Amino acid sequence: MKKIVLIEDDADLFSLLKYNLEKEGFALVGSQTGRGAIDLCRREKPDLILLDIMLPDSDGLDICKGIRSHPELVSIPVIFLTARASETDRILGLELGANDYIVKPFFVRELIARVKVHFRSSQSAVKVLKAGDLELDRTSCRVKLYNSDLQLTATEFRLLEFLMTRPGVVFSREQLLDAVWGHDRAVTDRTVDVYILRLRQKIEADATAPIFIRSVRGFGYSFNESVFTTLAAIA
Amino acid sequence: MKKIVLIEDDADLFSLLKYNLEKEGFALVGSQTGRGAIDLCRREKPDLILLDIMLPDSDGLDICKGIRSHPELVSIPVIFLTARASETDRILGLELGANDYIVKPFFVRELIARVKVHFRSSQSAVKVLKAGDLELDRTSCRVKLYNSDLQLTATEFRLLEFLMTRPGVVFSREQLLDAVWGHDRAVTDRTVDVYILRLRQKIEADATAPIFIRSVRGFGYSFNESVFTTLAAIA
DNA sequence: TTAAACTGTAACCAGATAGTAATCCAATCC
DNA sequence: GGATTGGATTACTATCTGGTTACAGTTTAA
Repeated sequence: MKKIVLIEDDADLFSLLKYNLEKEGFALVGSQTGRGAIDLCRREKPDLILLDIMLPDSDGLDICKGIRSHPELVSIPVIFLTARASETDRILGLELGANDYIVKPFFVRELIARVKVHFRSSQSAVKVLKAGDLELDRTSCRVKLYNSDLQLTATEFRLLEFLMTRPGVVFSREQLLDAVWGHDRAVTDRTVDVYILRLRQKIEADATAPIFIRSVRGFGYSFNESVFTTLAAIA
Repeated sequence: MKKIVLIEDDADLFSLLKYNLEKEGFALVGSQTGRGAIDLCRREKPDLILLDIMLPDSDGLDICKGIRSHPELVSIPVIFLTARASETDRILGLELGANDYIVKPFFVRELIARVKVHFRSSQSAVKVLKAGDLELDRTSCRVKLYNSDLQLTATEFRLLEFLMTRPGVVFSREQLLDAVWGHDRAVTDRTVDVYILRLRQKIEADATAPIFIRSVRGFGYSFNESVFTTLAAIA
């Protein structure tokens, strides 16, 4: 679920937006003051920030600058909400690092549509693969189990990544060698077995009763797709 | 140089935009009819598409739908230009796959600002990057650690800057060479290692146990995004 | 003009990783 | 039950990778 931080001092508008965004399935965390807004963002790590420019205690533009000076917040889209409609204001806002600028009064549905646009473009490529407590992040090349980092080697990582992106599909050793080791490989198919073992030793709680990687006798291996459905059903 | 396709039937507006966008350094290819717009895009492979909704011979919304159904065009940002200002129109436009929606009459400078937002990699507006006690100022090209200036060379600075603006993302040596040294480089990938070492010697308290720059064996290097959470937790 | 700083390369080393082969064990088939 | 097949596991070594140092060619600054 996508998390949004909303900084808006007007109580009516705040609750109106909160209600509507939550109805759309977003998790909303908000503040009606500008003070502490940056700390709030750092704590919450939202997927998007809605920011009023004119706040009683601080300037939204400064908050935006602050957000953009924190590397961990730098790539979070910021949408300005404001009554200031002058050309210079808009341009300044956009140049200061905002991704969008919506002038009050606006239609709630338009705001929601714009919010969705930002999620659409950013998540077009799946970056984190999750299967229950197992999490594989393709951009940072990290694998987590129960929120603790696992140390996988490059080959282990690529093998797991390949299998996780195609859950339920059974691959022969031959196919896995082609996919993970490359076509110009010069490797025995038994190598796959060894890597599956090493992976299991790292990701499976009980390597003798594997949950994630399934052996299909006579065919090969597959990532167990029921891990996804089981855990999705619980959630 | 970024290439923009402009589809706009009004001749005056067309040349006004063409003039201003080219002045900003964009390459502009355009058509004053909607017919053939998709073929034009497929041929030109632009980085952004500016699309008037109301065209004499076809509907901009249909063109947008067409663009979104071509896999090679699907990720190109589309900005609608239009006089239609009703709520439904805007929302429809955004839901059909547009990334932005500008209502006529608009200020040319705002349009340019919005165009630039799409090209900005979300962090180019940032002036100062902070990661705990490490601070990188892009305007003055200075790096501070514990408030004292570090003397980085130009290449070291660019490398650190590149990594810091993309925390957590792992880059191969190849990618770093492209980004920091440029495409027309003639440099060994091991050069990257040496620069990482030199950076570490300057920014890391203990170069044998680096906090900021993470080596990802078999993949490359990344700026450690967990520096932020660690340091936030301590604070 | 000279010295200092910067850049890129080559080479070395230690430790991690990859792949193989041999052995062990469980399932399957007769 | 016994043989056979295929997967699991172990142990071992050659190779690779990344960290590091030293050095030479360039550029910059004094």
